Order: sequence, then C-alpha cells, then structure tokens
Amino acid sequence: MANMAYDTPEMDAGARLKAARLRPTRQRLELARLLFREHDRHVTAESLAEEGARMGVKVSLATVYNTLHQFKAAGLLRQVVVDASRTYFDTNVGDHQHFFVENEGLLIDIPGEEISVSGVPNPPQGLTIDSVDVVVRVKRN
Amino acid sequence: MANMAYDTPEMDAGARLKAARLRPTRQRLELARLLFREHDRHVTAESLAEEGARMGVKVSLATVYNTLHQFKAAGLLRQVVVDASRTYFDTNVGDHQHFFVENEGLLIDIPGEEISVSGVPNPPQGLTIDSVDVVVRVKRN
DNA sequence: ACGCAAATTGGAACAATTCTAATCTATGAG
DNA sequence: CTCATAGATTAGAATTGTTCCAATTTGCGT
Repeated sequence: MANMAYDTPEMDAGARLKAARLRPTRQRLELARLLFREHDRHVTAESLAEEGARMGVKVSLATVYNTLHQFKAAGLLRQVVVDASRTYFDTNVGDHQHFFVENEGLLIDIPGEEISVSGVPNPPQGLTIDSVDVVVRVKRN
Repeated sequence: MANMAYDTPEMDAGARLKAARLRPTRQRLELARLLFREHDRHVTAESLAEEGARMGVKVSLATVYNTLHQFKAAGLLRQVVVDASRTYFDTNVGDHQHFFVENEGLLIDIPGEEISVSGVPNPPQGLTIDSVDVVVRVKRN
C-alpha cells in the first residue's frame, strides 16, 4: 500500500507505534489496540487501566500514565482539559472541539467543520499560539 | 448613588458580600478586599492564600477554598479550567476568554467583544448549554 | 447579653498523578 | 544466534491539590 498516511484509523497497533518511533512492547501494543479499536474515544488513565483489566490486559497504572503521555507526545492522542480533577485523552487528533457534560464527566465531539472561532487577537509579544480549544459546557436537564 | 449595579469593581468588600448574601466575616472581607482590589485578577487557592499571608491576612487554606467556591457560587468569581492540576478563579465574571501560557501557568484575558465562537451545534437531546469557554494556548518563543 | 446557626480551623483523608529504584525486555552489534 | 545495554515496566512510596471532619469561634437576631 503506497502513500499510507502517517496515522490512519485502520493502521494496526504495530504500525502505529513504528510510525511514532515507540518500541512495540506488549503493553504499548495492547493499549494501542484498545485505544484505536474504535474512533473518537475519550479516556482517562483510570478508565483505560480499568478497561485493560477487564479485557485481560496486564499493565500497571504507572505504565498507563506513561503510555498516554508518550502517545500524546507522539501525536497519537490529544489531551483535553475540561475538568480540574482528571485528565482526558482523545483518540481523535484532528480539528474538532467538545461538549462536556458536567457532573457526568462525559465528552462529546463537535466536528471542526461545524464550529469556528474568530477574532482571536494576536498573542502578546513573545508568545505563539499553540491551539485554540473550545469547551461547550452542558448540563442534563 | 442610585442604580448601582449588582456587582461593580468600585463596590467595597462589605457591600459586595451583602449583595451576595454572604456573612461579612473578617476572613471573607479581607479576601474580598485582596481579590477585588484590582480588576481582572487570576488566582489559585494557593496563590491567594500566599498573598494573604504576605499581606498579614490570617486565614486558613480551608477557608480560602471555601471562600473561593462560595464567591463563585454567588457569581462574584468565575472558575477557569485550563490546567489539569490547578483551579484558577477570575475576578472578571463578564463575557471574555483567555490566553493560557503553558509552563508558566499565566492567564491573560481576551475581551469578549474581540473573540467569537460560531457554529456551536445544538447539544444532544436533554442537554442545555451552560457556557462556551475558549482557551487559546500559547507558548513563550 | 444570649443562643444558635453559620463560619473557621488544623489536621486527617483523599484522589489523581508522578517518582523511584529494582527488574525486565527489545534491539542492534558481533 | 547471543549478548550487552538502553529503554520500558513495575509496585509501591511520595507529592500535590483539594476536600472532609469535628471542635471551636463568631455574627446577628431577639
């Protein structure tokens, strides 16, 4: 297959890790399989560790934390800051934003084509924009 | 002075607490004075406690936390979620957004008139929008 | 001035995350 | 293929920000 994108959803865990220059250890492979099995997943370290446990994946919590951060650094995951008490990671690294359901800790994607932010001023001297994150906080009626 | 707004920057600490129906205890008064002395302040519980200590205000950390949350509940402060590890409070409760300088924990206001978000889809059935928060993450060059 | 609900407090408890030092493993060299 | 080694994993300790708790203090209406 010529011209495969750097990171596609169809890519298997091994290829993903290779593309990210991460050693394909058993733990990373198994976590990658869990994470990218489905599109647009939102996980926390705890939720992923739990899921792993349920699926019979033997990984320590420390490794889950390490792996999430490495995947993030490699561009395989995006970190989403919505809650002061937990960190979420999103398997969708493309342009998009989120609804966040308060009191439930639930994230829902908003496609990047739908939403748009305009009028962002130039940042003060010496600063460069890294990302523009929108969180639409919603509540259950 | 007729027609004073519910919450103006000129308002003294006592009036502010009265308007918010919070008992004017020494601690609340002193913290309110620190907080609203200047416009558009961004504090964390720790930073405010530290500032209090420096200014000779005797308040426990627990009270700082309590007070910040009560002020928030009363609409005197807005909570800003930008960092997974600390909670910030903003004395500007009007419509505006933020630059967040990563690695420095520094918040900078973006006036609400400058920035705007469009195309926010209707939230899924049963959910109502609470707020639309924009964080422009920036890095020092 | 009294009485009581509300507020404050120090310290214990907690939850999420990071650190540490020991052990294990993927990988490239020979 | 075998080895040496840098890199990865691990359990558990440590750290950090925050909340909880039970005892004491305080604001305020009567």
